[in-house]
Amino acid sequence: MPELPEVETVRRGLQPVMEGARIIKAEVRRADLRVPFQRDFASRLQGQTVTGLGRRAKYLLADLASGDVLLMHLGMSGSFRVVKADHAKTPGHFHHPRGKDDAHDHVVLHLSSGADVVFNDPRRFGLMKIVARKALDQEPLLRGLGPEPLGNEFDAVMLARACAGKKTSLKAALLDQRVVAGLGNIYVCEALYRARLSPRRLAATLSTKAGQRKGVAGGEPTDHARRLVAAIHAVLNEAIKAGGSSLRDHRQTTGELGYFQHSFQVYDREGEKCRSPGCGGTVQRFTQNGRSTFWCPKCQK
DNA sequence: CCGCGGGCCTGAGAGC
DNA sequence: TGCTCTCAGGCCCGCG
Repeated sequence: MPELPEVETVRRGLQPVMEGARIIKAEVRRADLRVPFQRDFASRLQGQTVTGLGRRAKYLLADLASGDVLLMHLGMSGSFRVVKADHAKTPGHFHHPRGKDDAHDHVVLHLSSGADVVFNDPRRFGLMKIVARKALDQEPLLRGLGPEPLGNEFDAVMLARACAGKKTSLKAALLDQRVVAGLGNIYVCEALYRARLSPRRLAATLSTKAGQRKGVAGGEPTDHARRLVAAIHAVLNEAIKAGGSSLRDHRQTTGELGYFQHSFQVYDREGEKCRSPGCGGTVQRFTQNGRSTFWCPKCQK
C-alpha cells in the first residue's frame, strides 16, 4: 500500500487502541516477512506497555516502556486491523470484513484493553523489528531517510538542494527516500501533475544554475521547486483527510476503505481526459525506472 | 552517481 | 470454469 497517507491513516487508527495498552502477548504466526523476525521478538514485546505510536516516512514506531521501539513497515500489501479479542481468529467477522480467510494474518498483538491488533500481509514485503530507542539513530532502516514531506524542515530550499547535481529525473528523485521520505509511485505522479512539472524533467532543474554540484551553496530554488513542495503538501494532506487511497489492499484499521483514489488526477487514468479545465489533453502512461508514470504531457512541462 | 534488471511474494484482472 | 500472462502502492542488491 502504503505510502505516507496510508501509513498515517493506519497510525491514527491504531493510536487510540495501542497507546497506554499493555501487550499481553505477541503471537507470531509467520516469522518470514521481508526481514526474518528476531529470535526474541515475542518475548521483548510481552508485558510491555505501549507509550506512544509515531510514524517516520512509511514506518510506524511503537514506543515501549522497556525502552525498545517496535518498527513496522507495511511493504506493498500490509494492513492492520483492530478486532475484539475473541474475534481475532474469526474469518469474515463483521469487525473485519475482508471476504477472505485470514491465512496472511502474520502477527497478533493481544492487548490488555481486550483488543487484538492483527497484522496481515499477503506478499510479506512488510517487516517488524525491535530496536533499542537509544540506538534508533543508527538503525539502518531509518538512517538514510530524507526529511518528512510534511515536516518543518522540508521546503523548496531543502528540496532544491537535495536535487542539486542529480542526473536523474524528477520522478526518480521524488521516489528516492533519501531525498524526501514517504512518497511512493501514486503520490509522486499526483504531485508532479499538480505542480505541472514533467516527470522527465531533470531533478537538478529545481535549482538555479542547473547542473551545479551537490551541496554547493548559492543555488536558489526555482519557482518550480516551490510549486512542487506546495503540491506535495496539498496532495498528502488531502489524502490523509480522505483516509488514504484504497486500490487493492489498503484499508483503515476498522476495515473501511480510504477514498482518495476517487481524487486521482492522473494515476491509473491512462487514456482518459486530463481534468485540468480547458486542457483537453489525455493522460499518458510510460515506464520510468521500472514503474508506471502517469501524466498529462500538455499540462506538465 | 546512475539506470537497469532481477528478486522477494501473492493476488487480481485480462485474455483465451 | 480455468488456465496463463501481466501487473501491482516497496525496497534491496549487483551489474555495467
